[in-house]
Amino acid sequence: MKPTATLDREPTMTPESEVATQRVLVVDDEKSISELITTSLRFVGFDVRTAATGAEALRVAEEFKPHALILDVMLPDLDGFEVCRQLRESGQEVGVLFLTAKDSTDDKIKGLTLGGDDYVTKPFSLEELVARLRALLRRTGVVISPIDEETIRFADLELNEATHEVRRAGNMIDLSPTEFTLLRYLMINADRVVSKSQILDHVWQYDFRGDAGIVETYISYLRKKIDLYSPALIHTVRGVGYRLRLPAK
Amino acid sequence: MKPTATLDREPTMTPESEVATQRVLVVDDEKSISELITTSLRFVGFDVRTAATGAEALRVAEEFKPHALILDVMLPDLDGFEVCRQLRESGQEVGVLFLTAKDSTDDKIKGLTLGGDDYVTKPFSLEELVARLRALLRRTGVVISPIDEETIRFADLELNEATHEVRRAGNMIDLSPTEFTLLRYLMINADRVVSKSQILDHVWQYDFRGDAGIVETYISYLRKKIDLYSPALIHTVRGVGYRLRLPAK
DNA sequence: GCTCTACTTTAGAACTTCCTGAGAAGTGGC
DNA sequence: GCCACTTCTCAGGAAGTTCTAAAGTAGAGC
Repeated sequence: MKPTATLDREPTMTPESEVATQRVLVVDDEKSISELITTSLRFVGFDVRTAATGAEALRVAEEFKPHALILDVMLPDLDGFEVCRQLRESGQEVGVLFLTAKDSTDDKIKGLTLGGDDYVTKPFSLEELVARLRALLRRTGVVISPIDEETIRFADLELNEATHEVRRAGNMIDLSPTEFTLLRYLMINADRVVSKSQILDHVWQYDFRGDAGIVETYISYLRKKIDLYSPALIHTVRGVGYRLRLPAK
Repeated sequence: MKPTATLDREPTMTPESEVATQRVLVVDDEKSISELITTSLRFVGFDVRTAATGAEALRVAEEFKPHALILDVMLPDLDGFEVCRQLRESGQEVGVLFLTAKDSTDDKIKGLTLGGDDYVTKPFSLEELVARLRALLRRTGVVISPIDEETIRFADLELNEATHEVRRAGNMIDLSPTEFTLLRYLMINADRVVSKSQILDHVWQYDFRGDAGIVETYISYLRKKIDLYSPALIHTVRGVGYRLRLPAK
């Protein structure tokens, strides 16, 4: 594949849509993970700090006063739940997004969503993580910048984050999780060309090892579901990528 | 690399459009490549330093404080990713444009587009490299000089980098990747004569072995698409090259 | 006005990229 | 433990792009 990746500047990056910067503390002892999350969140406009242990997290939280935590459940010292408990005890009101292993049967995870907290299993995709983080901040009442709407719209397409419903011209469309994430990514970047590698980086889990051909397959699935209405919205820019757009005048 | 390279002086060189000079550190152990890039970037107005190894790159970066790095993934000592990691660890905030082999299946490349970094596969064309570098600097928030707009305009011609749309007098024009790159090159050098070898050196990949006749062919393709409107904008300067210009009054 | 040369255009072969269907493998619900 | 759904790979074919080569055209010098 020809190297066509051209990066997108996401809406939060434009000055006028940026409100007060939201602070997020990322706590994970795996450096590669915390770096991945950090760069990614910074890029979409968050103010990020990191900590590698529970103790450090508590220390940093105290002076950084984050609006949210992204917190690995498995830490070398205290576990994530304990960090969370101590933090709340000390009076800090933060929403927490836990990171857990996929097969974690930990009971404590249940009930998380009740308190406004949430969790994401490893490995995750960045779109997923960011979307969940935004939802969490929305729920816990911090902030609101335009991108933090629950419904994204483009032309007669509507995608609702909270209900996971997608409609085209009012008609409900049933999408699989990956299809949903892909569509959201395209909608967030409406009108801009996004390359297959960008899509892969954002929509697929960070440990995905296959090639970019999978993107073509999913674009094809999506077209069958959303572009069976006209006009077609998903357009191929040969040699470059894909682009969501209304037909040219 | 072809010995015919004759570099042009791009608009950034004119004093009034030059803002603060952007510093770029080029790291590659192949001398021919790093020279090619260096001369080219210098001509378009960047302040460039080079390094041939990872260790040297770290040393130079420390005092040069580049705004961006162009970094070969394959280095004799540390690999490019490691250089990048150490650099960030030391607190330097730089965007990185990685150079990789085309068939590189390196997992680490995945995820690059997340933090604002990007990559270009070898062999590349200089237009491609410079366009990507500018996009990177735009994203990482360094600078803005007039050329860093997403839309380039000349007369009633518009070329948008983000959407890959080209319009003449408002009408959408569909271009292939090479046509697009060629037109951008002409537009960036609007009003100046560019020779066929300059075009070949900038628009085609540096390992292109064919002859300059291909440029004539592509100019012809372009004329059919954009000069079917009048007035014609692409002019031949016999024995010298081509020039984008409005008809003389 | 002839001729040389530089340029333009076209045709088509070789190649690349993209689309789609089929099926294997994995996952979760009941 | 079966069924439905989802994910992913692969391969054939369609569509679009690149490049060469050759024939046509026009300008410059004489």
